[in-house]
Amino acid sequence: MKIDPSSPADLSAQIAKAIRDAIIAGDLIVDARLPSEAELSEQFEVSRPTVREALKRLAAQSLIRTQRGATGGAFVNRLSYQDAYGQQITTSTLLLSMNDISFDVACEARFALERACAPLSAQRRTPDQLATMRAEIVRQGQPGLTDEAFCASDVAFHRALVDGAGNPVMSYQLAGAVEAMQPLMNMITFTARSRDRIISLHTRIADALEVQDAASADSALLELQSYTAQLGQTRAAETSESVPKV
Amino acid sequence: MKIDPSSPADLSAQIAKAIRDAIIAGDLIVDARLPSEAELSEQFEVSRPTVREALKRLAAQSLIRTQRGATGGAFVNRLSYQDAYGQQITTSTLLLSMNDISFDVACEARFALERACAPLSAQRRTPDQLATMRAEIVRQGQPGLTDEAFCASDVAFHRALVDGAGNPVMSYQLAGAVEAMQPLMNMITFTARSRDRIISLHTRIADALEVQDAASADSALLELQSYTAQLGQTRAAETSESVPKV
DNA sequence: TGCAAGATAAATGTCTGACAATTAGAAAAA
DNA sequence: TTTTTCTAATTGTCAGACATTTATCTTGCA
Repeated sequence: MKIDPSSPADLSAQIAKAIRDAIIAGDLIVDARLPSEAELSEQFEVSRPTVREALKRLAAQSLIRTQRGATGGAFVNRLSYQDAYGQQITTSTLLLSMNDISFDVACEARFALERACAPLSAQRRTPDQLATMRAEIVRQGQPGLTDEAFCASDVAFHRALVDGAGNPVMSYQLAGAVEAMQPLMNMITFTARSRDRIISLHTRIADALEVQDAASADSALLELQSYTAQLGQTRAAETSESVPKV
Repeated sequence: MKIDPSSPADLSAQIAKAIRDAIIAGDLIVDARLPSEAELSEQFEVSRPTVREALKRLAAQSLIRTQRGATGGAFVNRLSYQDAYGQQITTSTLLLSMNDISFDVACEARFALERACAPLSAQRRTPDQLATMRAEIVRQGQPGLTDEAFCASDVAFHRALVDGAGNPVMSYQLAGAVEAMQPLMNMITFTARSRDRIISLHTRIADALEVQDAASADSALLELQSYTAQLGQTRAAETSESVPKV
């Protein structure tokens, strides 16, 4: 773990990289305690604030956690699915909002990945996950629901679908794709008519998963994809914006 | 943008969250300049080192960049695909290495997502992407290639396949799934026989994409998935380890 | 006037030293 | 033995200072 002392700037970034590389390479295993800030500042020959800035960078990536007190210090963190979800969602959301992603492209990606989950979900979905989907369908049918709440319920439904695949790696990867779409979906005004259509497709999906019919689930997802894309087109036309391409 | 002054600890985390929320909410748009560190320390009523720790947290997530000099400061960063890729890969790699993910689960996720790309890639792959795939296939056939180099070439091949879908959102999502598998793949010893098999399947995939035959590409990917899973099983048996389940 | 060199100011990057807060463990007292 | 107190180690925060970088302004010269 060495840094380049010849470049007097970005010391904290260099130190963070050195420690991060040590973690990735396995030199620092989970729950291992890093040297104290004072020791690190001696090792790297920098001041304590600089070391602290480096540690905060790592903490922002959930790579370490810190404890105060006599036996405290910085410890290598076991990256939990929850932490990873959170980062994945933040990054995906910002990526979409900052890069003029067209609704079409985001929509295509989301449904392509979801359709990859559907066959697995048809095999493995638990009764609990099915119940979650049904509950969200009921919620989506309630009158007086705001567009935002409708979208949030939509996200919850699709996350249950994704989790149904019983593969946490896929759930992690898909979390970003599904959640990051919400801000874009929130820009759509859902008429009573379009809600009915979506609810009916959601019901078809849930029914298909219940009887483990992967093909039906897939076709319903395909219809939902084209309908969602169509809603996006309508929005683009109404607001007289040309949807910017990537 | 307010913080809770009653809890005297984790001030930098609170400040980072306040600024991050402002960015996500759109209150701070891309390339907007944040107040100087001195001004921020006045606004939040904390010291400058504390403000700096908060800014370093945001910099670690590529949410801001800093410039020195008279017109310098911290600016809201446009999250580029490259930055997002990097974070996605780091997070995915650590998630897999730290959580005893079984080879089967990771393999299933990877191929399920890749198969979602294949139909799109069959439609849209550019000649350039096809050439990349062919070149990697040639490399994979060279004798004397280490297992690591073979895996790296494998990753490059599959990334070209994914990029062929022409959907940057999917490329971003898939980058993690494909790259994060490499450390697990690196643990496999590739015999000449297994390399031949993989190369032949890669060739089938490239051929299918060339003639835009989505079905053939999918079936080749399915075969590759089961063969890869089989290699993983062999490794598990040879090393006498039971592959830990999640 | 026009241009180049230097001075200036603003901002980040880093350092030093200090004190506060927290926590585990050792020491002391009941 | 149990409870209480003390101590030491560590992170969290602060204040002030200096170094470095960079755009802009000023000055001097042709």
